Amino acid sequence: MQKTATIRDVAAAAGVSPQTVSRVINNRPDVAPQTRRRIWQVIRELGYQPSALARALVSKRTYALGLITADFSDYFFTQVIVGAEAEARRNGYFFILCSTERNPADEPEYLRLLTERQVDGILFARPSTEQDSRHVASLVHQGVPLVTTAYHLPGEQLTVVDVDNVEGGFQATHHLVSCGHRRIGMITGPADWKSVKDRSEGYRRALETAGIPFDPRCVVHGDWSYEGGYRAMQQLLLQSPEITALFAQNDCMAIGAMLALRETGRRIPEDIAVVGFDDIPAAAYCYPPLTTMRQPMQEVGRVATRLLLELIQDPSTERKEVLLKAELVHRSSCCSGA
Amino acid sequence: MQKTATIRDVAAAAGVSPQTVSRVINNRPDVAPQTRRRIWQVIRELGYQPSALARALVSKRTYALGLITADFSDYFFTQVIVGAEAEARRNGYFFILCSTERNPADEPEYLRLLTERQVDGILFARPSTEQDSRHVASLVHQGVPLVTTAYHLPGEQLTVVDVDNVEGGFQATHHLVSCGHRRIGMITGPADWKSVKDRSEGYRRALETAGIPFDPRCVVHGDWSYEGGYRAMQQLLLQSPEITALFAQNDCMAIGAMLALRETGRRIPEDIAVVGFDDIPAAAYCYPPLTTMRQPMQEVGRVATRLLLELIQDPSTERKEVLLKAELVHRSSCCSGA
DNA sequence: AACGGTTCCGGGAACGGTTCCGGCAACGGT
DNA sequence: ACCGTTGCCGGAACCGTTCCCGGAACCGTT
Repeated sequence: MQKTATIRDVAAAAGVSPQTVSRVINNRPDVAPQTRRRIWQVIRELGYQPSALARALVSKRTYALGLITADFSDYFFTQVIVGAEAEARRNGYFFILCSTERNPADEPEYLRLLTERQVDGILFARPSTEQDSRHVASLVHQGVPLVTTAYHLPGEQLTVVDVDNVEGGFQATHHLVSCGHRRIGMITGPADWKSVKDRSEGYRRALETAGIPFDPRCVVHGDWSYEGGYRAMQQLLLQSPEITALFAQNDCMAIGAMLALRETGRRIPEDIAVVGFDDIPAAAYCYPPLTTMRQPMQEVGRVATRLLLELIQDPSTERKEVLLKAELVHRSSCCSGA
Repeated sequence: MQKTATIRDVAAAAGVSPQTVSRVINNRPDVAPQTRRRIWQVIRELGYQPSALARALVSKRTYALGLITADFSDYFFTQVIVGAEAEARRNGYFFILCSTERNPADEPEYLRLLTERQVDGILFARPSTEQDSRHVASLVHQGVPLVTTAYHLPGEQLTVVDVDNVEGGFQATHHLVSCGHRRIGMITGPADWKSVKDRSEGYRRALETAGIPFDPRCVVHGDWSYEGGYRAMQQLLLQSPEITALFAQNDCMAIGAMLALRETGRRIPEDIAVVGFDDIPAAAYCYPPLTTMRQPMQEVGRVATRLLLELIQDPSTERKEVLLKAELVHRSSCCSGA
């Protein structure tokens, strides 16, 4: 890589002081228009690019954000990232990618990496499992701006952006109820996820509203995967073969479940109606096309980033929780489907 | 954020010069064991973290890599990223995320961002469309270490890691041929992608090997999406209703195509066999489960990053092209399926 | 006792910017 | 003619680290 020009080279070539060049590239006043033009000219000629590193060193602002993510196979989180990245970029910030995919225990080391690089803030785009989170709490106490999506840190007050999962679970279940179903199975995600608890809560409320007693045999845990949904469905049919409807807490599991259902000869939606959650692209093209709760995933990422930037601007901003709405998308896997 | 300790604070507290502290944190010799211990002690007490920024400024090494990506909805590229991130991390590097998802024209500005931040190298995890690529060529000439996946820059010699798409297309088609099919349709991706050209070339060779004449009416372009596969299939059935087999150049289009086929009453694989490409998770759980060419996507990311790091270590390393093999996965959408 | 070689450590400059502060010329008002 | 502003610019210090070099103390030889 050829040696790059510095601010001093530009200054020398333009016959001014580095100081004045600095004023020009930062659009500060107190430079004669003519001088300004000349300096820009020299900058272009020399192909000068200010060093973001040197700048950050003195200004204490890196315009870097950390992005903690855990599962790139999960459509939800990848879409959150897309939204987040777009919003960051719009504001001159960018993300450092930290994927704890393979090993959640790497997280503390990642956070160390991020603080060493003096990121201005950190966005958590990973689920809240009940792993050790003292290192996160410690960040909060250090005053590092922090926003999370779908991750609630017990005991700490922090800014969270998420989908209203209680409402979403309610709507999904209510839809099945309103189609006349009374025996409604549910495949959840892992028990320690907040979203699972919330969607399950929505399910329960919808049943309660309809005067249907909650039956624990109608509920099986899955792991969000196709495979998991497939197996959970087999389990569910064993436990309560009489169900006429299924609420799967994500689309992958719904699709896996539908395969299991077909294998038992059940027709969808005639014999059993299915509602998913997410609205992944495959949902519209699986067989049969899946009725599901669409989540505004990119929006979650955008809003989260916006709040993070606010927090960076003014660290005294009050922490808050923002919930976005999921919306029911009608397709043919369910009673009143197209 | 509370004021953080600097190397001078540590030095003062330990009664040594900053220089000596520097030697300790960098594990250099020429420090008495006792002094070393004392300094480590102080470092822990003060919670001192060396500033990566200041370090990078003098050492000219940022340990940052740029990651140019275009399509987070594409399973292939997200998996490449996962592999790349893991490999980078293993070597003490990390990625700055640059998604040109919304607007490919942003790319030059992204590259400017990356060079301003003095990244040590850049990984392109985006397809090679025939957009303007002068800015990329300019990077090459500046001597910035560069590795691409699935992206070939015409006229430039650079390190590329990709899947052997010619061979993959050949195998997919050959499999259909060996099941006895003679009229084999193909849904490709966008015409300007290198991988599309290569897979199509493989298709053509397989036909040729079997003595089947190539019929342009058997080929339709898609856009990689479910929707695109669905529409392409309708088009294909119009053009050549007599086909008994389909090679879709990715799984999404294959799944979309299967929906279109079912809508015409065709059974899979009895009436028409289908082979996809990628082996996305949905492939095993769609209906019917999809026979497809599995790509070692994470491996592509890992290898690409490894080569990039090599290039950074020694910029004189010869540029090369690495092709990984795709492998046929048998499922039930095809003749000899399970 | 003088000498060369280690071992351990520190002073000062540098990396590439920004900030603080102050200087100088021109200008308008009295 | 004098004085306070205003516009424009530069000198020096600093951000937090590392690198180059030199120097003191100690060791064993001759």
